[in-house]
Amino acid sequence: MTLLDELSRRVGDAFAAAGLDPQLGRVKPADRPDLAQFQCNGALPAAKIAKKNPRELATAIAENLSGDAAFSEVTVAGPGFINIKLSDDEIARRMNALSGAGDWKDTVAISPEKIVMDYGGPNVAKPLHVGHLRAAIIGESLKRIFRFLGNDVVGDVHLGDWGLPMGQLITELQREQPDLPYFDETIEGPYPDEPPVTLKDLERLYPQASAACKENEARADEARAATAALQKGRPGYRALWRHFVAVSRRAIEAEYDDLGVTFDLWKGEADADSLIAGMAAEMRQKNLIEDSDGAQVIRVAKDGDKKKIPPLMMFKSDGGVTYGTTDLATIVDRVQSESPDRILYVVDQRQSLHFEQVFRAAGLAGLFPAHRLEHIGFGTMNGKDGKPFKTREGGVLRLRELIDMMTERAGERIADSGLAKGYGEAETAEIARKVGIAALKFADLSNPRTSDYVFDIDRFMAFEGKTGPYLLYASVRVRSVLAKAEAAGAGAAGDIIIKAPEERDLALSLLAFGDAVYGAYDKRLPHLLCDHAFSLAQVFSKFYAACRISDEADARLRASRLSLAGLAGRQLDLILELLGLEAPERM
RNA sequence: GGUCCCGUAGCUCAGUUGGAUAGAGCACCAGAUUCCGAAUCUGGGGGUCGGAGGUUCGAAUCCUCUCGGGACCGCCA
Repeated sequence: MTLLDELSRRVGDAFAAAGLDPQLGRVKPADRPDLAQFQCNGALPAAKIAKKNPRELATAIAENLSGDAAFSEVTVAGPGFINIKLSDDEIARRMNALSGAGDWKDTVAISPEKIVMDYGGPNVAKPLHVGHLRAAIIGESLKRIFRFLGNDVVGDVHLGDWGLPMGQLITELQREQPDLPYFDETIEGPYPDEPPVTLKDLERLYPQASAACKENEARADEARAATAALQKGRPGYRALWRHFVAVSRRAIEAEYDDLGVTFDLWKGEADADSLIAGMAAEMRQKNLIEDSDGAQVIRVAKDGDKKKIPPLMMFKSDGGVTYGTTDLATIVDRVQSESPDRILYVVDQRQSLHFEQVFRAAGLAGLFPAHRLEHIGFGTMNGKDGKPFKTREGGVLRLRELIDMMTERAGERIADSGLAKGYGEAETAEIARKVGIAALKFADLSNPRTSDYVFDIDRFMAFEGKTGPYLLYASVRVRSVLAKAEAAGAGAAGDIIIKAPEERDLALSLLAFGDAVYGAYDKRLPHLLCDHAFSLAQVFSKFYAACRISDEADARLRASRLSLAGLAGRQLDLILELLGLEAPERM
């Protein structure tokens, strides 16, 4: 149970004792830190319901709470706010318990679930670009947070490895190298193990093919025919396609790896393809599919809908499937292979209507309960013009270029600061990489998921302010002071004593961890954890500036502060891990 | 045309079941280092919460209208 949950239960009891709904005893951090640490506003709505004076109710509750040794002060202010302060002994007691706890996940209690999380969506033969960035960063962090709390999470990259682009690639390659065995229908294999193309070839062939098909109808027909043949299982095309996928995957995986993002499953749209026919047959049996202008659709609108939800197209008039069909079949696949309790899609907010249609269709068809399918949408990363980020030439920025840009800038900042001199070239480069990636990821995660944000490398990379580098610095500094203390023979960490306001603030921040993690989990909003991380780093810096640690003369105080610093470091590093940021040993 | 989101300090943004004096970071101004990493810390100025009505004891938050910006709306994924 989190701290706020515990306090709410205690205050709720006091509400109950006064004959009021204990739910009203909800406690939150004080809006006025000058007056209190925590507050409960429940007396106001309680007064409305009970038709009584709010101040009188609040006073009765405050009197009940005053008897509790955990509280040093419970007062009533304004129209009926209940202000609460914990006693220093109580804070110290909780800190010592936290210190002894092996795994802080117990500060939050949830019902663990089996979850499939979809936060990839890269396409074969196309390099990763900024459009893939947010899904990867947010998804990775949510995956880690969910796992930390005990959920069984399977991350799936959901590769775009099917459909027309594959036919386009095949026909484009055939024009360049018509003698390859994959194109000769008289050959049925075996085919060469070595791929006939490099990554560079693919990245050149695809835009080439795509442009050609747009301009030339005959070329487009050719590509469509190849796509159909591939999907029917023509051996040469299948073999070639497997090479395309394998070559692409190596490159894609390497880039995700640089971002600290990994997937457990590398499934793709192709894996769902074979399930479409059976799924559609069942839907027809349930009379869910109907004809509409030659296409076959499933109507998902419901009575009482506030907004119009158009039907989901299952089959185009040419018989081809849409990505809605594929997404539905992917649900079938996931249910069969993972039997999840819930499926999460970390995908651009602009696709919310699509997911609404798919989720409803899945529910109607009995594939999976719609309320256990969640679209975790996010806003776009914009340029300074407020529009989705583009390169100076107006093209899409590759993820690789973005990562290089961040790393390079981090390297410059480190060189300017003179901090890493004497570290050696390899270590300095590694620090630059970690700082650059942390700057990028924290900038992304610290915005509320659903809002757009502006890419500003100078702001992201600043060492001061609410940035990734600031967090890394705080973490490194804790490590450093503890190492110094050990080297100086400052003794062991011991019982925590709360005296100075900076000690109290640090302790209260550390105790807020559970609520921060729970909020990030419950609302699927990692920025809530970012806010906590930043305020913890800040409050540690204040503590560090105000309180001597390793050379504090009083041995008991020294031991207490070593504990506090150790806890701060431990928690900060845990949060960095949950956010998917890597801190260097020193910087 | 229909639906949805957004408009808060000079800049970038928090503020999710309606609650006290609307917060943070940056920028700006003024300070702090005989001492554990000053990439830090302390203090300060800065707001008609787009606008107008309404509901409420109480509104940045809920409702209506309005102005401005953006997104989405079956045969691309």
